[in-house]
Amino acid sequence: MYMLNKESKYAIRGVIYLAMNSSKTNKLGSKEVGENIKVPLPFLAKIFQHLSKENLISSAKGPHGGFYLTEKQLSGNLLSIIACIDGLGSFKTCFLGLPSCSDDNPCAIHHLNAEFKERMLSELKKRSIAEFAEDTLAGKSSIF
Amino acid sequence: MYMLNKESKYAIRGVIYLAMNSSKTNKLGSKEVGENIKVPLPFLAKIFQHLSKENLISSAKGPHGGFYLTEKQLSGNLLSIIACIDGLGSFKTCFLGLPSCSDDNPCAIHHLNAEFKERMLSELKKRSIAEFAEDTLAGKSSIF
DNA sequence: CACATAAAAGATAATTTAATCTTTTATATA
DNA sequence: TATATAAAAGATTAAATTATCTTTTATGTG
Repeated sequence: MYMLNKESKYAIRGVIYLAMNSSKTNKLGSKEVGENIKVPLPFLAKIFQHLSKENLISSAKGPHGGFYLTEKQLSGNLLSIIACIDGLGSFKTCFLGLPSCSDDNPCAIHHLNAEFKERMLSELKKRSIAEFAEDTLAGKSSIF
Repeated sequence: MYMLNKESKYAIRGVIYLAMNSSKTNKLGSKEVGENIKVPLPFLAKIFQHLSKENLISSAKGPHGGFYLTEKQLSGNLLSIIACIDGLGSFKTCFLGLPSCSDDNPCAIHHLNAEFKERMLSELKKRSIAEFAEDTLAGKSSIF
């Protein structure tokens, strides 16, 4: 694994897929999403459940039920998704696993790592989910 | 976990410790090293065994035996250590876990990630183990 | 209201990673 | 050469992560 666990990775791709393809009047089942982004179905269902509970995505039971994003949720960011699923622990840990690595007690490659984490955090926070979805729709990036 | 698995992290710290404290005439047992850098002893023994087999560190059995680094090994780099223990797979994988993420088919944060990985690879390759050990001895960085 | 649909919830299983334990082999030194 | 030391090798166990399966609850539609 690299930085994020699978749950977070699946969550991000699933949410962007929802942002791209769903709406209040066109909800999507976890089955459809899972098949499209190639994520084990029951696992994705769990993840969506979790996100839904924290109000990061919306859901409805019953016929024509499924998952979708509200305008407010579309304006949210991917860092919240990661935080909900896996916490932000991996953005705090040392590259070499030192328990007390910091600016004051840096490991051998602390500077490089710290800079990267900061930039990544900022990017995942300042850009909205809608923005990521637009870029994907525009072909600037992919979730496949 | 964050990027490197525990084995690689332990290996790097263990090797830097050896570089700082051992020599052909002062070999160190995995027990001593493990206790000092706080790594589970039998696990570190395994790791050293593995590195020794690939000639990235030296070993001697029997009384006053143990592990140490030759001049040549001191001039090696940490990337070889990682490659030996875990391979370089984690430097090739996508941040979002896309199987075919690349410059041509980038995920949403590919650019940032790719730049980081390249810089990290270069840093781990161009600086020698001896250099890392010197910096640690000089208090510029830590392995604890 | 009955029924089909789909999420919620909880229990279970499989896989991977991390850690430990035991036995064997080599070697310095008394 | 006997003994103690320490690595090498292999088998086993434990923990964490990933994945699946089953049951329950809610809800729109005929």
